[in-house]
Order: sequence, then structure tokens, then C-alpha cells
Amino acid sequence: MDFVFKALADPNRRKLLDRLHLNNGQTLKQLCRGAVMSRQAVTKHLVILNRADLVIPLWRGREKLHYLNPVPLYQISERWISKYEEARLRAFLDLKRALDEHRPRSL
Amino acid sequence: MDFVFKALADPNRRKLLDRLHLNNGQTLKQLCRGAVMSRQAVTKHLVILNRADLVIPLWRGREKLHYLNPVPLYQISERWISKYEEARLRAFLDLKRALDEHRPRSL
DNA sequence: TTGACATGCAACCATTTAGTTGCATGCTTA
DNA sequence: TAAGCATGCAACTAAATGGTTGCATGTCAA
Repeated sequence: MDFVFKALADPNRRKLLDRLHLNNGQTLKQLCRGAVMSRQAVTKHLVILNRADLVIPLWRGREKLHYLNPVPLYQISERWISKYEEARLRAFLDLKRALDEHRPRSL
Repeated sequence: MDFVFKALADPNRRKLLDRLHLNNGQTLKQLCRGAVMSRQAVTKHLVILNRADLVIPLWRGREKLHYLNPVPLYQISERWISKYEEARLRAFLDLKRALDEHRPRSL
């Protein structure tokens, strides 16, 4: 879970996930097309995405196809987001009550 | 959205959100209890959480109450995660098909 | 088998991040 | 009003991060 959030923190990596979302199973060369960084930079990002299990590589000859693995994203929404599911309403009510009770110095 | 992912990347900040989830509207001093870092470190984390709109401060006299704001989390699950909603099944089928077609060198 | 191509590995650099310490400011209450 | 408490601000340091370049390895195809 830690690796997943770290991996999602970078906009370039999220963009890579977007690209794979549009067209799954791309090679490194393909992913470099359209990226503003060097091939090695993309490689490093893919390593991080791989460490987070968000991207799974698959060798075909000398080509390495990268596949989006949706499972960690699923786990985020299921475990972590839903952890705050009930909090959404509650926190909102807390805020509202606090705003009514106290006169804020800022906000 | 960028600030939210960045804010969520750090385990200490996620723990702060957890603490607020359990007990909403805490002061800085309260949040420091149970944290293994200095007060200033907690302050900095709260600034980042504030920048991401995940935590909203509310002054009451000389005390600053910190409230969990669930909206950005809601937006993640609604906009970003659901963006991959359909991809979950599709990516899985892609992976399966790729595994059947090619003999992987690794995996 | 040899040249071209796809990828990996390693060293290096700049910036950001996470943390500390010290001091300043501003309510509250006695 | 003065003391104490809660928080803010600034400077500094160490480590992590994101990027580059150069070279190595392994596979395909002529």
C-alpha cells in the first residue's frame, strides 16, 4: 500500500498509467513516444510502478510489454477510500457544527 | 488533484488522517501526542495536508482545530479510481490473453 | 554471423522532501 | 499586565527523488 501511494504521487507516472489505460501492453519505446523525458527516466518510473504492482511486465522476445494491473487501484478504493466512506458524512457534519459553534479567525 | 496524491504519499500524513478520522477536530498539540516526530514536523505535514485541502483548520482562541475534509478523497474515488473502473476487467483480460499467447521470460 | 534495435545497469547531479533547532507572536488567565 | 501556553516562522541538514549520460547485454533479421 505504501509503494502504491508513492508511485501515484508523481504526475509522470500517473500519465504513464493513463497511457496504458488507453492502450494496454505497450513497450518501453512506445511509452517513450509522447513523453518529454529520456528513455532511462521512463524506465525508472516503470520500475517504481512495477514495485507498486501497478504495472506488470511481460517479455516477448526482445520486447518488454507493460500491462496495467488494476488490482492495487482496486484495493485503494476498497480498503482505504471506503475506510473514510463513513467519515465523509461525519466529517462534514463535524465541520458544519464547528463552524456554527466557533467564530473562526481564518477560513 | 496533484497536491492530494503528493499529500497521501507520506505514511506519516496518512497516519495523521487516520488520527483525525478516529477523532476529528484535534489541535496540533493533540496530534503531536503519539507522533514520533517534533512539533514542527507535524506542523509541516499539516501544511501539506492543508494545501491538498485534506485538512481544514479552524481557530478557537489560541487553539487551532484540525478537521478532516473528506471531499478530496471523495474526488479521488469518484473521478480517478472510477476512471480505471472499466479498466479493471479489461486489463485483467489483457493480461490473461497475453499470458496465454506469449511465453514470458520472467514473471 | 553481424549489424541494428530494445532494454538494463551504473554513476553522477540538481532539486525536493522530511526533519531538526531556535526564536517570535499571540491568546488566555491569574 | 505578566506568565504560560499554543502556534508560526526561518535557517539549516540529510536523505530521497527525478533526471541525465555512457556503456553493456541480449535478441531479431538480413
